[in-house]
Amino acid sequence: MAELSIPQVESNRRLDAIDRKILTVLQNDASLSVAEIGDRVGLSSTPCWKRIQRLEADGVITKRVALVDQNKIGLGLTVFVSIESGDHSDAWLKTFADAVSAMPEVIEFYRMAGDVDYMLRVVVADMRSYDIFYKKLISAVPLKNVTSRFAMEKIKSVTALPVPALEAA
Amino acid sequence: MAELSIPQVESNRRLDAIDRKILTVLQNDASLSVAEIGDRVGLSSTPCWKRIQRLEADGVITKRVALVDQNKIGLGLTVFVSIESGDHSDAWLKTFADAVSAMPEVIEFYRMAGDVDYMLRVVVADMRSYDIFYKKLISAVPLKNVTSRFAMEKIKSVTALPVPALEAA
DNA sequence: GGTGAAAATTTCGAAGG
DNA sequence: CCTTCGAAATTTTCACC
Repeated sequence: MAELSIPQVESNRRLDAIDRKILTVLQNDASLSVAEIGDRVGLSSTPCWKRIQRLEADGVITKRVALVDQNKIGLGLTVFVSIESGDHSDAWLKTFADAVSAMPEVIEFYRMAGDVDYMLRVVVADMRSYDIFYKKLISAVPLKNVTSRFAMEKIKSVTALPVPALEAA
Repeated sequence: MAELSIPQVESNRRLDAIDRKILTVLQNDASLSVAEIGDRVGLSSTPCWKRIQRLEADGVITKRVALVDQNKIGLGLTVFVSIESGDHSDAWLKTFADAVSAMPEVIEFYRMAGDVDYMLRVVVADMRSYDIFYKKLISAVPLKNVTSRFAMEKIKSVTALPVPALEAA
């Protein structure tokens, strides 16, 4: 008889203290060997490897990437863009979200509560490139108000999120 | 005769089209083997490996990290914080920059041109945690005005920057 | 869950066009 | 700057606490 096949979409086991340590280590340096990570969290390599596999299968770890120096590839300008859209239909929202998401200069894109409806972080080479981007943005869909704020200096920028400590259940 | 030894601090060679392809691939998936990356960019593994080593030595690739799902570790709230500092000394700025940089909830921190002086992206568990963060922020240094804007929905968030095409020299 | 070691891959470097 | 080849290291699997 065939197995009942209720697919394990995600196990969603609660993360223990060791899992949290592994996440902290890997968020800061994913080039370490499994044995080295094991050492740092107090595990030998097989159980450490199994935990990492599970964290990936569960979608806690979403991907491994290389980070690139923005300036060294000629992308010198970061802009925060605040958008007021005014009242719009669901169809409009879908069109807007798809159009903006497809723009590679848009690194982050959030729908906001309050006076600003959307917030973007945009990375481009220079003002000239930003102007081209801006025209592309405002011509893609009608927008009530768009405010661009330009970054002068990047003081801090990380990808590692602060993994909260394990609370007693 | 001994070689002249002028240390190569960084070669700063112009990135060619293959280097750019490698960066695009690695920014999206750093778990690939060198041989696989080589295939995708049309190189066998040794030269591909050497290029990756050079990109790391030159600081173009800054690090390799694992990305973690914010919600799966209980960090449900993203807040954009705009700060007006008013006029302040260099010493004040240093104190401010150090204090804010040291806060793990602060994922990004930029000095801005225009009406807003600083812009933060902050990630916390919930409103209660944000309130604690906010009090910590405003008590760390005197600030003229602080505006918090709350994200309702993350529509797009990537770490991969759009590597510009190679321009003819 | 965890250990330890074998098997399968991958990395890294040497030799050479 | 590229290719081929091989030694060293690492990842991944497996048998067993």
